[in-house]
Amino acid sequence: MMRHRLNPAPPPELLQKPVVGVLLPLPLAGAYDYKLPPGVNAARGALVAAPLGNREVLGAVWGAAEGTVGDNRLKVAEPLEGAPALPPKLCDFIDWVADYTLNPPGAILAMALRSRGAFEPEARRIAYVRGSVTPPRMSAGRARALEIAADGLARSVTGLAEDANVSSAVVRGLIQAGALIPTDLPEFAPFPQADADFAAPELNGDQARAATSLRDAVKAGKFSATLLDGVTGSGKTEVYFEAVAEALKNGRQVMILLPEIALTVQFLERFAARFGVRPCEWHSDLSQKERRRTYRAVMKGEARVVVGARSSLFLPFPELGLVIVDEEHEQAFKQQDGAIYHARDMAVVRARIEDCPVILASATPSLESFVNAQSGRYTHLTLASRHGIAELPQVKLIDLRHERDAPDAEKKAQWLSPPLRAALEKVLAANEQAMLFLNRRGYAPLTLCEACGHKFTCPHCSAWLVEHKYKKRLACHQCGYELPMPTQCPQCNETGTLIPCGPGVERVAEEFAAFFPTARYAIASSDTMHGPAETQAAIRAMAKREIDVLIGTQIVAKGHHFPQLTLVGVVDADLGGSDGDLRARERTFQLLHQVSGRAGRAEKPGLVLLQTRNPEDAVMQALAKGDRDGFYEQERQFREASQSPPFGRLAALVISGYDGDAVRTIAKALGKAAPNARDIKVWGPTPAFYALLRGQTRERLLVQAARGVDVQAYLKAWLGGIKIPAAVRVTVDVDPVSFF
DNA sequence: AGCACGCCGACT
DNA sequence: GTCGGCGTGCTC
Repeated sequence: MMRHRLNPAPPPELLQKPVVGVLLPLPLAGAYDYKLPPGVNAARGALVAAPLGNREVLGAVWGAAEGTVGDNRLKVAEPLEGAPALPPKLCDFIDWVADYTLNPPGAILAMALRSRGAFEPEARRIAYVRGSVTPPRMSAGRARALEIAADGLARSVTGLAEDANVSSAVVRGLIQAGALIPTDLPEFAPFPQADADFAAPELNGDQARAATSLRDAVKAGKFSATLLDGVTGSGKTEVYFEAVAEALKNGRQVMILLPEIALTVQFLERFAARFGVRPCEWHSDLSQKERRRTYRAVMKGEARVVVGARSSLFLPFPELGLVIVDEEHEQAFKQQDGAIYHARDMAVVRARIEDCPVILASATPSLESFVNAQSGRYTHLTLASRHGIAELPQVKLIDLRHERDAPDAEKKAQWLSPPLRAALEKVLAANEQAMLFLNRRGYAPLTLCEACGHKFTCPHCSAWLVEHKYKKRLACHQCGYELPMPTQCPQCNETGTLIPCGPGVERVAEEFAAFFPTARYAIASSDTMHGPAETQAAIRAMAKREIDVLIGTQIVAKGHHFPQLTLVGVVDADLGGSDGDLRARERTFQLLHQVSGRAGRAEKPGLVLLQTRNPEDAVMQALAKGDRDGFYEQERQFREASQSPPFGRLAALVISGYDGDAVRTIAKALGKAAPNARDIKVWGPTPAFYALLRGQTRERLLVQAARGVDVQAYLKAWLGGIKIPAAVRVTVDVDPVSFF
C-alpha cells in the first residue's frame, strides 16, 4: 500500500541512535551495550534507566560500546530526567577498585548507587504563602489562618491548618480564593553550612606546625599523603580540623572516614563546636530518607563535609578536595563481605584519582602507614605531647607465672593477681576509678565435661560455644547459634560434670565482686543482658561516677574520657598472641596501647597493669618501656625479612560452600592449577581457621608474591582457566588482614 | 541481583 | 493429574 509521507525525514544525525556501554549495578562481567534515544548523547557517568530482561534498572554510561552484541538486539536506555551524573573521577575510582579487588565493576558500582530513589526526579513540594488578595468572605478560622500566614513563611496545607488550629478545608478555601499562593519548595531543606572560622582553636607548637603543613597540602590542591601520628589526647582531631577548614575556604568538599564505632555523637559535637554545625553523616543506620537527602546533597555539592564509615568512599563528590581517615589502623576498615576491600587503602587511591591530599591519623599507625611515612612516601607529622597537663600513664607488667596467691592462701583468685588487687584497693580507697579490660565476651570461652572430656562446639562452625551465665546459655560467637545452658553432658550423660574453662568479662566481674563486695561496678560488653543500651548505661554511669570500676571488652578500649580513671588492669595481655597471624602482634600492641590510653587523662597520673605470662615478649616490653617506635622498627625488620606486607604482597582465595566434599575437590583442583610464575608462591589449600562457618566448609589458598608483582594479572589468569560449579564459591581477598 | 525455565514430591 | 520446591542460567 502506498503511503503518503506526512513528515519530512528527520536529518540523518537524528536517525542514528548512538550506542554506548552502560554499566549496571549487578555482578556482570562488564558493561552492556545500549542505544540511546535519537539525538541524545550522554557522557561517562550519566545515569540511565536501562531495560534488562523484563525490568528496568538504573545504570551509568561507562564508555564506548563494545560492539559484540548485534545492533538488532540492543535496547534503548533512557537518560534520567534532570540529567544527574556520577562524577567521572568516581567512575575511574570504581574501575580501579574493581580491577584491584577482582570484582566485577558492576558490583562496585552497586556500592556507589546504594541510595535507592536518590536519582528519581525530586518530589515537588508545594507550600503556600500569604498573597495580596483578601478573601471576600471572612470567618474566624480564615482570619486565624491569614494571621499566621502574615509572617510570609511558606507552609504546607496541613502545616498551616495545624498552626492555625483550623481544618485543612479552611486553608484550601483560602487557596481557592487566592489569599494564599503556591510556591515550590526544594524537597529537602539544604544542609546548614560548616563555617571554617566558627571557632578556630589555639594550638600548641607541635599542633600548629602540623596544622600548617596540612593546610599547605590542601592549598597545593594535588595528591599528597600524610600520616598524622599522635598519642591519645594529643589533639589530632583539632589539627586535622584545620585542614578541613582550609578545604572549606577553598570551596572543596571533604570526606572523613571513621571506623563505625568511632562515629559517635561525641565526635559530631566536637565537629559542631569547631564549625558551628554538625557534619553530614553517612553510615549504615541512616534512614532511607536521610540517605537520599545526603546522597543528593553530596552529588550537588551542597554537602561540604561528610563524616562516615567505609561506605562513604563511594559517594559522588564532584569537588572533593580532602580525604581523612581517622584511626587508620583499625581493622574495621577492612570490608569482609561482598566486595572485599580495605577502606583506608582505597581512600588513598580515591585521593590520588581526585588529585587531592589524604590524611591518615592514628596514635598507633598500621605498620604499612608507618613504613610509608619512614620511607618518605608519606609526610610524617608527629604530635608528641598530651594536650593540657595530662601525662602518659605508667605501664607495668605483672608476671603471672610468679604473681599468684600462695597455695595456702585463705582466698585465692584465678584471674586477678595479688598486685592487681592491691592496686584496685588503693584506687578504691582514694575514691578514684578503675577499668578492667578483657577482650572476651561472656562467662567462659569453653565448657568441658570433666568425666569424658567432651567440649561443647557449634554444630555450624568450628568454634567453641561460649557460656553466658546471665543469659544461662551457650552461644556461638561466629553464627549466633545458642542453646540453653545444659546440666548434663550430651556425650556421657553424666550430670554435674560440666566445668567452665577460661575467663570472659562476666567471670572476671564475678571474681572482682567476690574480692570487693562493696565496690560499685558494671560490665560493658557488646552482648550484655539487655542489649547495647545497657553498655551505654554502664559507660554513662562510669562517666557520672556512679560506679567505681568498669569491666569491659574491646568496647571500652576507645574514645571515652573518664577524668577520675587512674588505673587500667588488662586481665590477659597475651590474648590473641602470636597464633600464626602476621598481624597479631601489631594488633595486640595497638589494642593494649589504646586501652592504656584510657588511664590518667586529666590531672591525675594513670597506672596500667598488664597481666602476662610472657613479660619478655617484645610487645610487652615495648608497652612497658613506652617504646612504640622500637616496636615498630622491630616489626618492620621482621616483615622485611619474611617478605610480608608491605615488603611483599599477599592474596587469599577462600573456597566455600555447604557441600564439603565439593569445596575440598575444587580447592585441590585450584591448587593444582596454580600457574608457575617467578616471584610467586602458592600455599595450600588448607582448611580455613574456621573450617566450618555458618554451615559452610571453607578452604584457603594463599598467594605470596614479591612487591612488584602484578598479583591481579596472575589471579585472573589462574581463575579464568577453571570452571567453578555454582554450589561452590571462590572469593578473592587481595591484601588480606586477617587469616580467618 | 531478579526473574524465568525446568525437573521431581504432596495435594486440591 | 496439578502446584510448587528452589537449582541453573541469562539479562545488552
